[in-house]
Amino acid sequence: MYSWRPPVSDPWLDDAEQQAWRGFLRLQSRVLATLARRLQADSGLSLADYEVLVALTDVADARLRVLDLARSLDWEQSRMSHQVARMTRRDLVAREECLDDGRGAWVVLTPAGRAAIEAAAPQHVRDVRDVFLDRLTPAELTTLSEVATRVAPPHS
Amino acid sequence: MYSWRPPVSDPWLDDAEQQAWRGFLRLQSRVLATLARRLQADSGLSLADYEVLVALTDVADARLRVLDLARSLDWEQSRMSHQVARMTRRDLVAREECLDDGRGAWVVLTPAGRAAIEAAAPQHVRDVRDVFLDRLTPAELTTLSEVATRVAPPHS
DNA sequence: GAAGATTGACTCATCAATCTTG
DNA sequence: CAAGATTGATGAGTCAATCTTC
Repeated sequence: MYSWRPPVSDPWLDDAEQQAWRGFLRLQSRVLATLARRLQADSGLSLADYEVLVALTDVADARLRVLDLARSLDWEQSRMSHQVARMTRRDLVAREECLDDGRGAWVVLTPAGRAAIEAAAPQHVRDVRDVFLDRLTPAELTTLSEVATRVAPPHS
Repeated sequence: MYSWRPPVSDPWLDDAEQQAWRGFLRLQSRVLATLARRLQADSGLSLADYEVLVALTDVADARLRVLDLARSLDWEQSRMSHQVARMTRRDLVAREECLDDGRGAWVVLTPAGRAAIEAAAPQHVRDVRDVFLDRLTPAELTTLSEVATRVAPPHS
């Protein structure tokens, strides 16, 4: 008795696979599009802005090195740099020189940035519940957390 | 015995909610980023290109009205229009006048478009399995399909 | 006027190239 | 030369405005 599977000659997805994959794509795009639209309309922030502001409020002194900020969000360095540039123009964050490492730079939360995230958070959290969390059973919630840890490693 | 829940004074997410929501965000961005990178490297197509080409090969005559194409992908009209414009420049699709409705336009798959999707599909399907499907148990796959039908309706 | 579609301006993300300091 | 970071070009997506035909 071998553990044998026939070679897959046909590369297409079967119905269950199709449904899961297409479903994931639709789920993902609708959830994010809805939240982005609401957040933008209510607070003038993009989801990217929001994530950056949250990351900064989460640390002592509300300041992080560019690369650490990028790593904490799982972003590329250059994306981070562009984002910080846009947010600096709007005075949500500020750049500061790094004294111990001349190559580095700090990203610092500004008072305006803090005010923006505090104003935006309550409604955004309600929206996340409304659009996503409240539509899942506790079991599904657990399954999702579980799956997230297993699927899609950082690179490759 | 009422079914009572204390009023939520604190708007934040609890740990399980945090984990599910953050997990979903990471899952989503990593899966899509990985697939987009591989598809682009192997075939010179974006995920958006790929979806459009698949939608066209799925219908008789490989032609669709712009709005029907947009609806079948759950896209906005203007996004569709921009996408078709870019793909037309690369000769993956072509625009054609619509005879019965002077306002309308057909989007037609070109031979180059067909060649591109046929060349790209086998590896992309393998990638979808590799990055996503093969990392889910059958039960998780079912759960996901189920959730997708319930979460995030088209608008709002 | 409403429907089908396009356009322009703007924000975002990625890639490759670059610049500076270690 | 590596590491930290920025820049410029390009492809994508959204919104509001527009144009044409019904």
